[in-house]
Amino acid sequence: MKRKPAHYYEARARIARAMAHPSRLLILDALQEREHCVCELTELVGADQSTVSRHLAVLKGAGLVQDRREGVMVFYRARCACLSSFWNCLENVLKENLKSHAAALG
Amino acid sequence: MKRKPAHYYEARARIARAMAHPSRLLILDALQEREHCVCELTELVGADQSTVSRHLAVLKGAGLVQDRREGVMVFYRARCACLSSFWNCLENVLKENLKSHAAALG
DNA sequence: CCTATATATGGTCATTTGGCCATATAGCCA
DNA sequence: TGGCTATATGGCCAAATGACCATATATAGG
Repeated sequence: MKRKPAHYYEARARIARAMAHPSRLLILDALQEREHCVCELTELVGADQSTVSRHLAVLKGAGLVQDRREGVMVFYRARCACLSSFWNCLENVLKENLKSHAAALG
Repeated sequence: MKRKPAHYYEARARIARAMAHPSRLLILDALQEREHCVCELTELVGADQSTVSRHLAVLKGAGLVQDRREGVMVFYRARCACLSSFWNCLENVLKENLKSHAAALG
């Protein structure tokens, strides 16, 4: 079968890279429900505000979230609902990984 | 809403990190159809054999692929079919990203 | 304009990633 | 055993990532 051109995989990789951090996945999970301001997400993540702002810039750069300014605050929200069904589909893999990771630790 | 514990997001991040490279996404795409030996994948990717072997180790470590030895060759195959529907779901985001990326280049 | 608050960005540093070369390991065959 | 092929791993280095602190920008209110 013929393969897609390289820029397809680069476009996908940009999205996957944006997802490749626990804090950003936590943020995406929160934004799936409803929009949140940066201050809420900062408290949720528990890192420096500047760190969270950079995480949000990464997600926005990948097109996974949108932002909206309201006065002095900026609200972020998810741009698609593909994530949760994806992680659901992967739940078997995730369960295996959690087991083997726990075994590696203990 | 209550958030999942941190190790959930770490488990997801391990998978997302494994996906976060164009060569590995190309490999995953190929393995979605049928299993391939390392030599085929090396030719497909067009990098050093050792590089491809490491990419495969990353994918295997994330639980996304399985391997099977047959004589002197090792065949890899996908462990789940979640990827293609995920990328399909994201196609709008991807199209936007390709446009803005092209604009950034041109 | 000045102050206060919310968010973004520059600087710096430690860690991780990804590439190749060289080499080690594994299985087949003589 | 020895040689041949397929795959994996150690070593090394350049580049990217992620964290924090300090500081810049933007908006609201006095």
